[in-house]
Amino acid sequence: MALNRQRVLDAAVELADRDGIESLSMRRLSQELGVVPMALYKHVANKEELLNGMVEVLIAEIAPAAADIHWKSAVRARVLSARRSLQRHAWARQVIESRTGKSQAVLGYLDSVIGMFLAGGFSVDLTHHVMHAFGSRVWGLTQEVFEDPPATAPMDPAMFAHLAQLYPNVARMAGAADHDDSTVGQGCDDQFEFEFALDLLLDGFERLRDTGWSSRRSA
Amino acid sequence: MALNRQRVLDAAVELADRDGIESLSMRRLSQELGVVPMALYKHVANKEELLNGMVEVLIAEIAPAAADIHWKSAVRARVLSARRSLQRHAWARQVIESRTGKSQAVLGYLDSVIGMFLAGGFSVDLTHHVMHAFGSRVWGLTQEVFEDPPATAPMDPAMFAHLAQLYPNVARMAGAADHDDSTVGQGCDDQFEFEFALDLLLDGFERLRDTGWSSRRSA
DNA sequence: ACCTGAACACCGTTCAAGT
DNA sequence: ACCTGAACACCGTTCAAGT
Repeated sequence: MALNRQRVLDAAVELADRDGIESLSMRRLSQELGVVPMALYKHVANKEELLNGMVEVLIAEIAPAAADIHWKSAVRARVLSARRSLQRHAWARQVIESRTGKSQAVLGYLDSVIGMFLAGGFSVDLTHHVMHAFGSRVWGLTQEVFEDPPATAPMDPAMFAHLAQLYPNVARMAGAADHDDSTVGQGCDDQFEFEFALDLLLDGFERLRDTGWSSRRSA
Repeated sequence: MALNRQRVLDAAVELADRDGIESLSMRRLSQELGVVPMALYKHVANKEELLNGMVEVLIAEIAPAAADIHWKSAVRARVLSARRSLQRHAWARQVIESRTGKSQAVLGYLDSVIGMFLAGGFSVDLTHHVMHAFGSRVWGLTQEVFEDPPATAPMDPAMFAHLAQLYPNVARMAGAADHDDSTVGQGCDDQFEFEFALDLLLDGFERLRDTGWSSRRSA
């Protein structure tokens, strides 16, 4: 019954899951826990530390690394597992991307992925650049640029014609995506797009490894 | 002297440039303009619309598309130009990534990039997936996972040894990056990392185009 | 050691009123 | 048409005090 760090973090995660990250305030969270706002500050230093703690909770949910021998499927499986975990928490993307300092949990996860590349015969040099190229995709994040328009409004044809005139290429592309599922305004298959990009990167990494790429030669 | 939308947006950009995005509040901005907070609401509907307007200002600064014939160098130049523009505004990444609705300015920029792929012989289908794989990198954004530690604290050796034991692979990689510039704790060359990833993606796109990739065959 | 109460210095935004 | 004043319902956090 006594408050402690874990209880605070779990309640924060639950509140953010339920009502959205914009509803997570120290005051609201304290209310949820039946306690006065300042009581929280005995268990987390401030709101920043609360958010860091939430990321720890998140990472703890990622499935442990598979004992797979092949580096490519090992990395693939781990990233897709991270993706599944993060998808369970709508606030994850925004919170992870807003953290600057690396918590222990974050370092631990990155260490395991780096280890997979090294075990796969990647040089330390190449691994370094490869991890940068991966970017937030190691977390299974998609960094979308086209947010699918909310499927509620199916877009009236006059409006579409107007937009098609202003942005003909966007219109062609949107049309093509629709035809594939033979539904209109259906949007894209996020999982397909993610795996497309993931495999593109992994194949690229492999090719560089096989050709003995090094930053010295390239610069 | 009279307030108008452009004056409000320009002042917001200047304030965010100077004092950081966390200092940009409607109240503070109104103060900067020598006006009462509510005066702003005649020119922008709310804070969300203010932020959208700031992104418009940003995009207007991106150099127009080069009349280059080769799709690859055209895309490359445009993305790197976007990157230079966004780098002039420290708040750009955070604000762009937090916008969901696509403003006209955003659509216009995306339309031009899509057009470059289509002109380069990419199918509409492939272009669609390629744009997804690009993600926020079309803006020149890096979606870093290792923020370089603030160069102020050079990290004492005992601390480093401790971390190296917990995260051996991270330590090896950090060590390798340091050795390349023969300085310690110097961090990475962001521009190099960005172009590494950019070229990796562009080469991958090209390869898929040349092998006649289509989502139908792949699924 | 842990929780409380009151206060401080802020937010974004509504509403009715002024010129 | 454009700006104002006062108010509402919030924030995160400090500080001194309670048990």
